[in-house]
Amino acid sequence: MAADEGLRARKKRETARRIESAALDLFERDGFDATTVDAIAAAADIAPRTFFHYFPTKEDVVLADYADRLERVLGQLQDREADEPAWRAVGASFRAVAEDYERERRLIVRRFRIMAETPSVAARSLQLQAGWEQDLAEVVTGRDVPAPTARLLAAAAVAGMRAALEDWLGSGTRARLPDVVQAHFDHLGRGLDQPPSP
Amino acid sequence: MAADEGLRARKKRETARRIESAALDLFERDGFDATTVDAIAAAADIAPRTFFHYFPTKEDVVLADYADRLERVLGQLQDREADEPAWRAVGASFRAVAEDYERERRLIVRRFRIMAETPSVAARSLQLQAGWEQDLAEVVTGRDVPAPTARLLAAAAVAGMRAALEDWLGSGTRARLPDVVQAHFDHLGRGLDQPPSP
DNA sequence: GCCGATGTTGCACTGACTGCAACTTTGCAT
DNA sequence: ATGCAAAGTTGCAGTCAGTGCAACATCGGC
Repeated sequence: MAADEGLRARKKRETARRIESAALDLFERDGFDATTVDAIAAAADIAPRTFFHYFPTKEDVVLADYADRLERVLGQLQDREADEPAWRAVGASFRAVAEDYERERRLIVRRFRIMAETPSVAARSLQLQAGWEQDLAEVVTGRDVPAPTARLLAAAAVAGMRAALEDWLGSGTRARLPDVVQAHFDHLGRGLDQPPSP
Repeated sequence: MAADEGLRARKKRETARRIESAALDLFERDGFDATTVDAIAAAADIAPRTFFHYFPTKEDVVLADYADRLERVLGQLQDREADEPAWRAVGASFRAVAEDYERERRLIVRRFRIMAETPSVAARSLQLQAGWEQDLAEVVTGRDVPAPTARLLAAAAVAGMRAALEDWLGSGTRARLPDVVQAHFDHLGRGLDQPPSP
């Protein structure tokens, strides 16, 4: 019955999870900077050298599935009618991903706490976001939007999402993230000369 | 006659400039990553250890006067009438700084070229920008704007500025930066649901 | 059961960055 | 001038992330 993936692949994912979970625990206990890769390796029961076969940098453990997230946004965007106005389509796509965040709330909060108190992790996160922005801009360009406009749209979208996340986390995740995202994107859609939603 | 600053302070600034210029040359010749701090120190005629009394990281040499730039924006913003709509005021402030960029075109282009091909420098730059964003949001909050809205405004402004810079550099700096900035901020002001300026 | 591919490990190395303590230079007051 | 305190420079020893390489183990398919 099991999965159609071999033992090899399963083991790999298990190890990745083990590293991730061990690392998060240590980061929370001792702080990110005070935790060495060697310590993580020991806790995850792998050789130090092996760590870097799983994660390119120590920072990336905290940001493990960022890449998937982008895939989701782009996927959503591709699925939308080609004649839907670009900004609407982008907004809807981010909203959809916001639902994911809402679902994994617990994990997200843990990660963001570490990020908030560790500049190098925040920096790495921004770096990944910049990558997204480029990919996103490219897809938007596919929708008959001139390239510079597409770049502005993408930049605004990522910025809006980031601001929404901050507010959400700042509120102790009491609000619903998709709603916050919606509000921010609406505001950007109507124009920043306008006051926030009525 | 001379300056009202002692020999000490002057020497310090001279050394900083020497490091900066030596470093930029080496970065351009050999690439950022292939250039060691030791090499920079040798070229600038200082001890390796001294380098870190001038710049906290190797990356920061490329981004030397970023901090001043933010000061300028905030200064501009403070000087504007308190009852001017927030987004207008922010736009005008960034436009003013765009003039500075236009003036130092040569240096800026050198720096951005290095940044473009060196992820770690780009990351550091984003990190500094994130700092700006916070400071900016705080000042905007002072203008009777609710904090979440202020954060969105600040995020959008920084994003818009970044997009404008990219377009400007992408065009080989043929356009005038202040105009590009203006166009982007207008677009954000009118709303992204709207098409770009007529 | 064997073989090639994939994954793990150890080793040696580079290079950024830090704390500390010794030393040099500058600013200033007498 | 001269001498002292503050600020700046340097060298040293150390930590730690990250890399290339080569030996070894394990897995998947035949």
